[in-house]
Amino acid sequence: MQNHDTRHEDLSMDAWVRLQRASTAVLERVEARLKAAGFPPLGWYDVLLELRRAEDRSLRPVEIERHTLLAQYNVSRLIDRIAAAGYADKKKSPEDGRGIKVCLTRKGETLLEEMWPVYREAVQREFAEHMSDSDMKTISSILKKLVSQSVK
Amino acid sequence: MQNHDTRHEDLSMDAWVRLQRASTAVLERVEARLKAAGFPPLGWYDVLLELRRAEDRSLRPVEIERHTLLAQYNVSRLIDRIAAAGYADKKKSPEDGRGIKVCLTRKGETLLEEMWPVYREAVQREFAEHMSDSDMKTISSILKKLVSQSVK
DNA sequence: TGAAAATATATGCAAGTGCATTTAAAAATC
DNA sequence: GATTTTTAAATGCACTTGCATATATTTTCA
Repeated sequence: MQNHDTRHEDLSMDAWVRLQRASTAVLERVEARLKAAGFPPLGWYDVLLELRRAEDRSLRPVEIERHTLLAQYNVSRLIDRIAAAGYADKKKSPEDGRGIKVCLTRKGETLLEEMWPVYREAVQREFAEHMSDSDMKTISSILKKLVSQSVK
Repeated sequence: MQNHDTRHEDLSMDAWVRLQRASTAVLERVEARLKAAGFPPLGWYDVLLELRRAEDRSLRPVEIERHTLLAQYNVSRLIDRIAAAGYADKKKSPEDGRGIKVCLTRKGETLLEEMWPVYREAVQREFAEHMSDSDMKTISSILKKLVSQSVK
């Protein structure tokens, strides 16, 4: 019925707008802290972290694409930038002639180690500090429902 | 204490990463629906909506800047694009020689009306449908704490 | 008042992103 | 096993964004 639908819709749009505003605002502040400390953007960290977590500290671009939310062409170019900066190497894939392997370098590992405390503190100050542990558990479990739907 | 801190940190990072992933993923899907329907990006809608809400359906760029999370130079250029497409007019501000007034046009109002059902359905399908009304109330109230801190 | 500081907007340039397409190799199909 | 289809990665081009700065105007205040 009209009234009920309207209330539900208001609720949805309100939550939606807040989600977008909050995540954008907090991301900007976290990125600003990283930049202020002289570090590259968070996207670099994400990629390097995935590399470190991987089997032999290397991944194919197509795998990075799946781990992150990046488009194929963005992965391709982000990798170029990261490699140009010396944090990873691009090697030919031994098992697939089309592919390459992106390998974490020692310099990349060092960057991860150096960025971590700054990143951790940024998230703490700009995000975690503003809510309780139980709030964080709550939003984690609610937001999980949104991300899981995206698995291709 | 070590153990306690570590658990708290895991909780923070987990919630943080989920917030970023979820909001990015859902935003992309909503934007994709708008684009598929032949509409401009959500940012245009946001600006036009602010104009419609305003006193005489017009705002100064500096006010748009405050209502959205856009940087000054981005507002300036976004307005140019919106005006070039005929959805708003740029007029000299009568009371401030430095400023301009951005006025919603009839065409802009029409765009808002046409985009709304598509936008509403996109948010419904990509976001609201995946959670309960009480989930939405919960995340709204938790995320409010993050945005409010940003008021300059 | 008149110089200095602050505010509003615009813009050149470099860097990042989206889209469409290209190239090359692997997999599937017949 | 040759041909078609699919997959991996790169790239040219147009558009968007970020940064620094320019320009004009208003505000402040000595």
